[in-house]
Amino acid sequence: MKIATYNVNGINARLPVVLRWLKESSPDVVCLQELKSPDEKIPKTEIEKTGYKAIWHGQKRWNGVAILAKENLEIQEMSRGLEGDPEDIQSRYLEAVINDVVIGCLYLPNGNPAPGPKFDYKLRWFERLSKRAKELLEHDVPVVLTGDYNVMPTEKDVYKPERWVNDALFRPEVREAFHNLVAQGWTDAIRKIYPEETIYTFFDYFRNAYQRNAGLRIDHFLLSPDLNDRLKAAGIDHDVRGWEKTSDHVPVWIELAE
DNA sequence: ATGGCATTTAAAAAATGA
Repeated sequence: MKIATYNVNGINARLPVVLRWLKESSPDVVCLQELKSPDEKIPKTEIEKTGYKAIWHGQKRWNGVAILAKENLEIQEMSRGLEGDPEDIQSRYLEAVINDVVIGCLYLPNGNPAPGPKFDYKLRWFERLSKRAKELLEHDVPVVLTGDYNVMPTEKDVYKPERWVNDALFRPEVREAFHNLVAQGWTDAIRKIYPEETIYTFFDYFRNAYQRNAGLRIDHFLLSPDLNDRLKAAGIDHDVRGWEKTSDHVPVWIELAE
């Protein structure tokens, strides 16, 4: 089973790129982030015509996540949103069971500028995610937590670490939160397959960042322990970042044995 | 240290992203 995650940065502006990528990469399950569209304006029909069913959690203007699965698979929705803050109306989390695997699709807050209320929100959101992650591990079922974490876990994941030390994506508190989450018992799938390689999943639109390979690794796959032996392959669809009218993120994927 | 670009909303300019 091939599972992919892709921060599209606007599902409507990105539709041609997303449709082409779905056809070429052909993942069985897809987690999308940053739809930037209310539910009623999401191009559901066009995406379904490429052979996918989906559950959508949109929001006007910002955020928005979705889980897609090939037509032959069932999507059993478990929850939308994380517990712990009834005031939070941002669409950033969607969870479903597909093919006996729990899929958590997340878009963690950016958090800039830091320090400040947005950074506080990021850290609180991280705590709520970690709480849900711990619950899922206790259920002893296969779980994939994937999406845009907005964290570079280590210096290896940033083209120029010294420039990012005070940024909300790289500050010590955030790296520590990610480290503590992984320490619950999760596996960073990309790093398991590629322990040393430089792999980036985001390239700024500015200053030819993609051409200069000045990127960040912020889109991640965390796997529960029982999926370790099922991880066959992982990778990024690097070329998609070079397409016309493309997202600033790159699709990331893993392949699980049945 | 700043600004470079892209998207959405909504009709110019602001907010957000990373």
